[in-house]
Amino acid sequence: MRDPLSRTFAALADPTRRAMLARLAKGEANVSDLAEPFLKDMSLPAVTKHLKVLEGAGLITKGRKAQWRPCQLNGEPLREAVDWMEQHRIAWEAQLDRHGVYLKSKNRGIRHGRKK
Amino acid sequence: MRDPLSRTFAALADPTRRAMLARLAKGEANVSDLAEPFLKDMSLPAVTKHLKVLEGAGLITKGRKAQWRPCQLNGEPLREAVDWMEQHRIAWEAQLDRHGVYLKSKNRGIRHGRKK
DNA sequence: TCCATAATACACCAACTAGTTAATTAACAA
DNA sequence: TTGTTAATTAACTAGTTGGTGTATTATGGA
Repeated sequence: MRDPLSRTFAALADPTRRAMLARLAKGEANVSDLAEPFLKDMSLPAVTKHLKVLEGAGLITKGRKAQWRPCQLNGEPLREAVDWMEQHRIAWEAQLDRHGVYLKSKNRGIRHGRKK
Repeated sequence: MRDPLSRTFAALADPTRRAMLARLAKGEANVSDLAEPFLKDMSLPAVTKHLKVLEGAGLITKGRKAQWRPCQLNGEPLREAVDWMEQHRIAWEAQLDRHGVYLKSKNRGIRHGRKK
């Protein structure tokens, strides 16, 4: 099947799932809490499916408390994904440097590159 | 149609494409250079398709030099993706702190749940 | 002109994704 | 027991993804 990093990125490639993670970053929440902002756009089973994807990527863990399923964010895969990106973004910037290219960032003090 | 961030994450959710980006982080490369490590696993048109996905996400730009298409990495979408993840990973760690939960890192000396 | 090389376009296919509705399970509460 | 709430499962569907093989385009060189 798919490697963990691919699973993480695939899980993040959906605005609904990202919003759910953003919600969970603020604290534990039940399925219905997480579903609430989306129920005008989709059904509850659709929400369950999204949560399954997040769970499959290890980004959340689901507990049980009576009939509720309290969900928690698990940041570990997120960190690994950041690591991958940082690693190559840095290599990319270094490569630009070797070509003597320096640009000012649009938004902040970060170096951006374009070819001469 | 998909939002830019989702496109970026979707583009990253494939090991072939990530390897191509890793290669491009070391410097410009033609399509056939990028294809070379994968030609035992897939056809050239498949490579072209992967590059189209990367291009569609704005992660690479393709130039023209005679019959070659020199590809370059564009780090901007990568940075935006990192920003999104860092933001929520940090919020998640802060939330753990508020609940007084501290975890030891499994693999390295990374701080978990440390508040400023 | 003719040929080789680099890359893309096209038509097709199997597997996966993201959604639906309807039915079902599980826990609690009256 | 009966009913309510929380959530999942099942069966189905449209659209997307990732691959294939073949054909085509574009450039440079003999």
